[in-house]
Amino acid sequence: MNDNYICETNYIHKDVINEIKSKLTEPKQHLQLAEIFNILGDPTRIKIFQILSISEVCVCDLAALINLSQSAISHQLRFLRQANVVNYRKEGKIVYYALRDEKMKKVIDYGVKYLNEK
Amino acid sequence: MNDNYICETNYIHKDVINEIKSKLTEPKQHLQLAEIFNILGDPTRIKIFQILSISEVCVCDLAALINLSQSAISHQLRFLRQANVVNYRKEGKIVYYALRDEKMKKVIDYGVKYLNEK
DNA sequence: ATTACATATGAGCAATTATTCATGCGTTGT
DNA sequence: ACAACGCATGAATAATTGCTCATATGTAAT
Repeated sequence: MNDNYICETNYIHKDVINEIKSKLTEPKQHLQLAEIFNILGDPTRIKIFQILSISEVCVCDLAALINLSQSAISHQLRFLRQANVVNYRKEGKIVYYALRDEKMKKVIDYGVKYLNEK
Repeated sequence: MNDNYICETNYIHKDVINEIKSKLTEPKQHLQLAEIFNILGDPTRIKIFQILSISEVCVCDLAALINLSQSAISHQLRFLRQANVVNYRKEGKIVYYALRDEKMKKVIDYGVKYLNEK
């Protein structure tokens, strides 16, 4: 960013700025929050969440339900695994995925509530 | 997508598939949900939300608080305006931005709750 | 053993994204 | 009238993303 030009009379409202600064503790929280919401910020992943919140499902069934290639689903599942929001269990060739817990589902439910309040 | 090869014995579990399909009404909800969460899936925008949920703030102060160029902030504000989640009011040269309502803040609060439960 | 199947993964690609830079627009003060 | 300031915006760019394609891995069946 460019400190030279922008807002030379920087801090137009120093009092407001300072009040806000004092209230904004936890300097890294916005990064964690963005990370969480970013997980949910994709239609395919939301669909996966919606499906898994109904039932444990295998990769092939997920692909069929979402109408995407198995590869695409597998890539998204890897993403969700690395984000620690899904569990999986192997049964022979088949791998069943499930939500790790109800927390993420609750966040989505709040999104639904948001839509309905609109 | 490729219908030729993947999962020739498609629908490994037809009963599960059908049960899920019957429960997944509202075929476009996942798109709307992804859109909402996508708005929150960026650190800069989350910061803007955090600040605006404390107080109405002008563009220049936002830039100073977030430590980004005025231009970058303006672009993000345009995004948020088009997403109908912020209001703004002009006072001479200065433009003050505010949250349109509390709904989005509540969604973020749920994200915070998620983090704390971790 | 060989073949078929379910899933995982790396490479490649097109589309999207967040920022910077340059500039334009409207308002204020001189 | 003119300069300075706050903000908006278009173009350009680098980084990220979500998918496809090809292929690898492990399991099951013949």
